[in-house]
Amino acid sequence: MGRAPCCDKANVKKGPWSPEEDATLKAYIEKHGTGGNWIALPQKIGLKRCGKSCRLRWLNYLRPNIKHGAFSEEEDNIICSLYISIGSRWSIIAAQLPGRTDNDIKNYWNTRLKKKLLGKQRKQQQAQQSRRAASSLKQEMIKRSESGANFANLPVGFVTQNPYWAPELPVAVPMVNYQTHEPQLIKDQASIKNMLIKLGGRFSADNITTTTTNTNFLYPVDISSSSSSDHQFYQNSIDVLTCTSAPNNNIYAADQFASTHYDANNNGGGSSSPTMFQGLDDHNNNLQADHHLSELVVYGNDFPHQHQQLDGFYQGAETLNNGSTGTSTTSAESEISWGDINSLVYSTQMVSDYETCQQRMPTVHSVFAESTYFGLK
DNA sequence: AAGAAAGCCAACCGCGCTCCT
DNA sequence: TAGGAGCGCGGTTGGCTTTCT
Repeated sequence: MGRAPCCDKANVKKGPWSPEEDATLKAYIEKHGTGGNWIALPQKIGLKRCGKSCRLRWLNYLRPNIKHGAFSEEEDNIICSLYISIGSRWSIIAAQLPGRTDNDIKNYWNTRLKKKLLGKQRKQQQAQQSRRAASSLKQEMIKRSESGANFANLPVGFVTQNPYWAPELPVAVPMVNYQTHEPQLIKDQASIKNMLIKLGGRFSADNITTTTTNTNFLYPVDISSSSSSDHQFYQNSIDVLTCTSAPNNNIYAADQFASTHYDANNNGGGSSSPTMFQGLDDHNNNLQADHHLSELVVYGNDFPHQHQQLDGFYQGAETLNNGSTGTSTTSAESEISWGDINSLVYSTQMVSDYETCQQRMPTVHSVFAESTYFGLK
C-alpha cells in the first residue's frame, strides 16, 4: 500500500504558474507567512494547487532575493568544489550561494557544469592509467604476499586495489581488526567477498549476505607516521579525498565510507538513487570498479599534493571549457560515465563531518592523491 | 525554411526524515 | 511507542527554446 497523496490530484492544477497565481501566492505569503502549513495554504488563498507545488514555487521563484541568470566563474568553482566534497547535496550547496536555489544549481550542474568538467578523452586517459596502476599494484601485492611480507608494515586501512571481483579474487587483503587493532591478512575468498560487499560492491542478489552493520575491518588512522616507502606504495595505490579539518587528521574508515553508500538490499541511501558502487557487477565496468575501490580511504590534511591537484582539476576543467587543448572536446564527445564522477563524493558520514568542519573552517578541500584519476598529470 | 536534435529549466514525483499526537 | 501528517530533498519529466542539418 502506497502513501496517501498529499492532495486531491484530480482537483489541482499542474504545469506552469500564471502571473495571477504567482501574485496571489506572493501577496499572501508576504503578508501572512506560510503559516507553517503548505498543504493547507492553497485552500486558504483559493489556489487550485498542491501545497508542495506552492512551496516549490515560492522557494524557487517568488521569494525575495532570488538570483536568476548566468552563474559566475566563482559560483562555478564553489559548486564544483562542493560537489566533489559532498556530492549532490544541492540544498547544502545552495546554502553557500546566496540567491541561488537548489533546483537552479541542480539544473545548472546537470545541463552544463558536468559537461564542462569531463570529457571522453579524459575517460580514455583515465582508463589507460587506471589499468596500469591496478596492474602494478597487483604485482606489488603478489610480490609482498609471495615474500611473506609483513602486512603490518602497510599503512593501516589499506585495501587492495584489485577492483573487480569475479572471476579472480585479490591475493590477500591486509586489514586491521576493528576489535583488536591487530593487522591481519584476509585470504579467505568468502571473507574477502563479504568484505568487498560491505565496502560497497554489489555482485548479485544471491551473493549478498552481509549487512552494513555486522563487521568492521577498518578504523580511522593517521598515516602520516607511516614509513616513506609504505607511504609511497600507498600513494601509488589509492585515491585520496581529504577534509582539511578532519578530526585528528585521521583517515576515515573505509567501511564507514562505504556503508552509507550501500545496503545489502540495494535500496540505496534514499529514494531510487543508485548506490555508489552500483555497477561493480558489470563485467564491462572494470574501470569504474577500479576507481570505486580505490577510493576507500580518506586522509587527513597533511597530504602534500592536495592543493596542487585540486588546482589541476580546475585547470583541466578550464582547458576543456576553453577548448584550448590540441584535442578539443565536442559536446558529442563529452559523454561520460557518471559512475566516475559520482564516485568522487564523500559519504553521508563524511558530509556530516564536513558540515561540522564547515562551522570551524571556511573551506573544505577535496583532493585526489592520484591526479591521474583525472588524467591531469 | 523546415524538421530534427539538443539544450534548458520549471515543475512534478516519491521517498526519508522529523515532528506531533 | 507507534502511526500519521507535513516538510525537505534529490531525481526525473515534459515542454518550450535554441541550434543544427
